[in-house]
Amino acid sequence: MGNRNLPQEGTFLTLGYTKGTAVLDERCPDCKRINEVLSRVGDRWSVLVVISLAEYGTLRFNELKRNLGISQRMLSLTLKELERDGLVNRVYHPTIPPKVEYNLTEMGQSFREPVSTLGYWALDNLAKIDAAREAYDEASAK
Amino acid sequence: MGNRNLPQEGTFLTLGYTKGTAVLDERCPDCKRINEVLSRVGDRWSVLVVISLAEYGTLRFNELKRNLGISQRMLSLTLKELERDGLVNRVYHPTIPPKVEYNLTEMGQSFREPVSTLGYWALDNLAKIDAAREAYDEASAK
DNA sequence: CTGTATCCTGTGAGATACTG
DNA sequence: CAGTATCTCACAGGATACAG
Repeated sequence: MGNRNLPQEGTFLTLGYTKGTAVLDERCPDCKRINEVLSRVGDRWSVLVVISLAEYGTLRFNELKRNLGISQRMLSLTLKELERDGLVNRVYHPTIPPKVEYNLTEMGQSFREPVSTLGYWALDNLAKIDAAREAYDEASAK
Repeated sequence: MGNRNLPQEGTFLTLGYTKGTAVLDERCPDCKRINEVLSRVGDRWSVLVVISLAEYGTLRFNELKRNLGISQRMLSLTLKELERDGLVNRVYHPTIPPKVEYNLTEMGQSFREPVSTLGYWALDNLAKIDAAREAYDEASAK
């Protein structure tokens, strides 16, 4: 046994906890926050919006809406959050009818790398995951 | 304008859609699935469990529970999912009292890289995000 | 200790209708 | 067109109790 309960050499991220009694965060006060930022990534709509804007450069509200099959409400909320976090620029053209364009900020651009790392991992492992699930399901079906 | 509505050179991931009318997925049938896998990543508990196991190598059920401040129910569900997806190994020791150890599979290990990429991005950009929020909030407070 | 089974609540998210 | 405002519902997830 030996090093059980001791972080391994490869420790790359210390994590925070939500509330309650976590043991792991003494070293890294920011790690609570990481968790928070991480959940932004988890937010399906946020990721999809960022990917879309990364692909298309600039999109209008309804273009995003159509492309993603997202509801008005969710798109509105998502964009507001992303703008607030400084990932997305909002450009308002006070024409009639009004026109609003969205694109990525520099930070938004930089977000592409981690996200695509993740995306590629997903692509590379889809088959394995499917196989694992099948095996698991079959095994548990007795 | 010019290339508006045309994917940019840097296109790195084509995305799928949920249902509804998406336009973007002709090229990449798997991309619907990516979305699905991606949302696993978003799952806070899954990520935290993987990170924990990556740090500590092997942990028992209650160790994880204590470390993460997760409820029994959620931990149980999360671990089952992770095992099903082939990211986590479950080793049952039929002693009294019973003892179950969890650790990462090879695929689970490989998952560390994309996750840590993300984590580091989050760390690097926390300050910027905070600043952006502050600016945004102040601006909208008029 | 390692779970499963209930119960209960807050929130994520769609549908719809209205405004500038 | 680009949103905001409600209403509603399903489900994620905590608390608790029980079981092997």
